Amino acid sequence: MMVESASETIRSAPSGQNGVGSLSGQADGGGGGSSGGGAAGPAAGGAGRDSAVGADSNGEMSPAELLHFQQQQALQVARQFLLQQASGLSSPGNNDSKQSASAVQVPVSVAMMSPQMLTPQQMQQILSPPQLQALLQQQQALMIQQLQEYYKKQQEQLHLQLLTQQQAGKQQPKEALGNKQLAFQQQLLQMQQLQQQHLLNLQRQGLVSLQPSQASGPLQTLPQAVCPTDLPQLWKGEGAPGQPAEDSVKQEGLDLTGTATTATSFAAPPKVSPPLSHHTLPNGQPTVLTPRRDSSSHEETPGSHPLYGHGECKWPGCETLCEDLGQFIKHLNTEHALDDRSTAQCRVQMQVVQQLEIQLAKESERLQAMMTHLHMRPSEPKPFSQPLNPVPGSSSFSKVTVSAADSFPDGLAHPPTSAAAPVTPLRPPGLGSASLHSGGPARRRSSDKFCSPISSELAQNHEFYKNADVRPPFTYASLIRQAILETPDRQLTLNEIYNWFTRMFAYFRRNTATWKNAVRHNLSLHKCFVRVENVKGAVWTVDEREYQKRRPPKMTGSPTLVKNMISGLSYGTLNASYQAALAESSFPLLNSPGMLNPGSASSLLPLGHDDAGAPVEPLPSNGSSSPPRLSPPQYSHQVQVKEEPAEAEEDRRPGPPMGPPNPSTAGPPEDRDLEEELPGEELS
DNA sequence: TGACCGCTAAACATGT
DNA sequence: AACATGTTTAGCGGTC
Repeated sequence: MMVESASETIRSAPSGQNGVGSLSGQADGGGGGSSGGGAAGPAAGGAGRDSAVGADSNGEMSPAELLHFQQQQALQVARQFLLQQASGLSSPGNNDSKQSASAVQVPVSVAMMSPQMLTPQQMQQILSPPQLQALLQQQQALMIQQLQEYYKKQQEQLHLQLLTQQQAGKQQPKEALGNKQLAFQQQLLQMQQLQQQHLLNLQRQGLVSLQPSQASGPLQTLPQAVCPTDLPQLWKGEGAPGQPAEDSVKQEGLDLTGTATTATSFAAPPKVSPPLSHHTLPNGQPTVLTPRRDSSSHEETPGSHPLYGHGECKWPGCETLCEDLGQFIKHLNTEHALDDRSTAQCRVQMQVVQQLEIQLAKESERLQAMMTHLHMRPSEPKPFSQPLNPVPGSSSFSKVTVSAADSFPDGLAHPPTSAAAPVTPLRPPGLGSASLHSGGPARRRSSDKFCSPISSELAQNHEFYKNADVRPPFTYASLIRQAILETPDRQLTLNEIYNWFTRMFAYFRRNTATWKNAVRHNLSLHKCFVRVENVKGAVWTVDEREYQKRRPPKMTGSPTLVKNMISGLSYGTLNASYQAALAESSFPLLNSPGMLNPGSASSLLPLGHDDAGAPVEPLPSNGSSSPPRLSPPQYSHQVQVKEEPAEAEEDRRPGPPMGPPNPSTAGPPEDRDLEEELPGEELS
């Protein structure tokens, strides 16, 4: 069923893609339809321009309305562009769309992760939340970058035209422009709102991942970022000296490429593009054009005009078909000459660019923070291309946080070289064939079992899971256990477990019958879940020993396991993975700063010790007959104590095998975890 | 290829 | 009877 739905989703994906892909088609179609006249238009250029205004104003459309309309047009183009980028980043089938991944300089990993083949939901299922977020951010950054370039070129082109026009003959009184600017400025807010909606839409579509606060933040700053008074300056020419800080963004426009590249650099290693080529515009204004003519490429053929692609005018909202470049130039000079409309459109584009720049800056900052948090080197050009050198002695906690490293698409958070285990080259986490092929129900056992401490990931992605209809990459058993361990007394009724699921995961707010059944099934099936008759009914507790029993066999040193641990999602380090696994088993809450529950966390060990003196028959054997008053923690511990001998044996086994990955250097942390994990056993 | 795991579905039992 | 709770079995797909 799920499989069917999944495959269905996959099948639907292309359609969606087509829908997006139809952008070009749409453009073609639309252009074709209107272009007929458009193509002929150039001939009537002069009149066309006048008539353009006249036509627009022929009706009752007020200047403000006109501007609004134009802005919408520009926004529409921006949206289409974004969607196009999102859908065709690396689409083999979209080659016709003229944008090659390489041309666009799309990081390989990003290209591989292109969502085009998958629906956002599927991606969510396939990729872990961190990965997903990283992917989204990457794409976002990429889209922003490309969009910036695209509009920048348009800006430049427009600017060039304006200059030309002004020199050619000042046909338009400047006062008119000034007046129009007022109206335009009034429309800016509207425009920004539209942009906000656009971004929100993207976010909803999973194309852009923004936290609510972030989504609103940058946008809210827009009015400030967009300083109307700066417009004239922009108009006169970029690089106006003494611009306010806000304007620096504009100036950064040229650097943005670099910035954006940096933002995506983790996915696009070094390479990167050949040096930027400095292109000199006819007006002598230097322009930085990336060698990849991606932006232009996605639109077009080399040597062509930035605003000309696919035989049509790329002017926002135009789409007029032009036979050749010459015709296009003609069209450009006539249809998009210096007039109110072009001016407004130009400004709109500038605003769009500015907004994106701001957003990009924020995202970059966020990325830096993330990297810093993950102990990566933010300043490093390609932090991900280099193996991390985790400090051997670093605390398991800090390492655990590395789980978020999986959020880095290329998962280059390499395991420590110290991992003697046969480690196969890492492949992009979540990009691995395994991950991608594991369609259907989110089966990321690798993540669940070996790499990601559920508590840690949950802590870091709490909001994500809570709000996003994403299936958590954890097994039901892990989730149930987490739910139980999160409670102070480490016991929950079935209903409370249900509630935890629904509270913590948006995903479990639907299909209740399915997952509830699964929960019950897991509770009954796994010995690690012990049903305890309580005064008020039956509660479920976790038998850590049993729970861990499930892993040791795999965790123990199996080269393949080690490999899986790393390749699965390429979480931080092997040690980290192992520690994380252990930590997850024993100190779920300690690993999660965000969710740290002092009470529960602290209760873990103390309880164990306290209860050590009151051994009780393990519930598994006793079954439901166990005393009602028996507290889960106690029980849990008791079980441990009781089975300790055998347990110790099993738990110990893993150790030796793990020798390689767990060399003496890195041994301590893990050993410590082991000890802490099974205090009772150790003691007795 | 087979063992194992996890998920889903379903049937059934029991208790409220 | 309806519902919640548990238990068990079966099938499927993925991984190793």
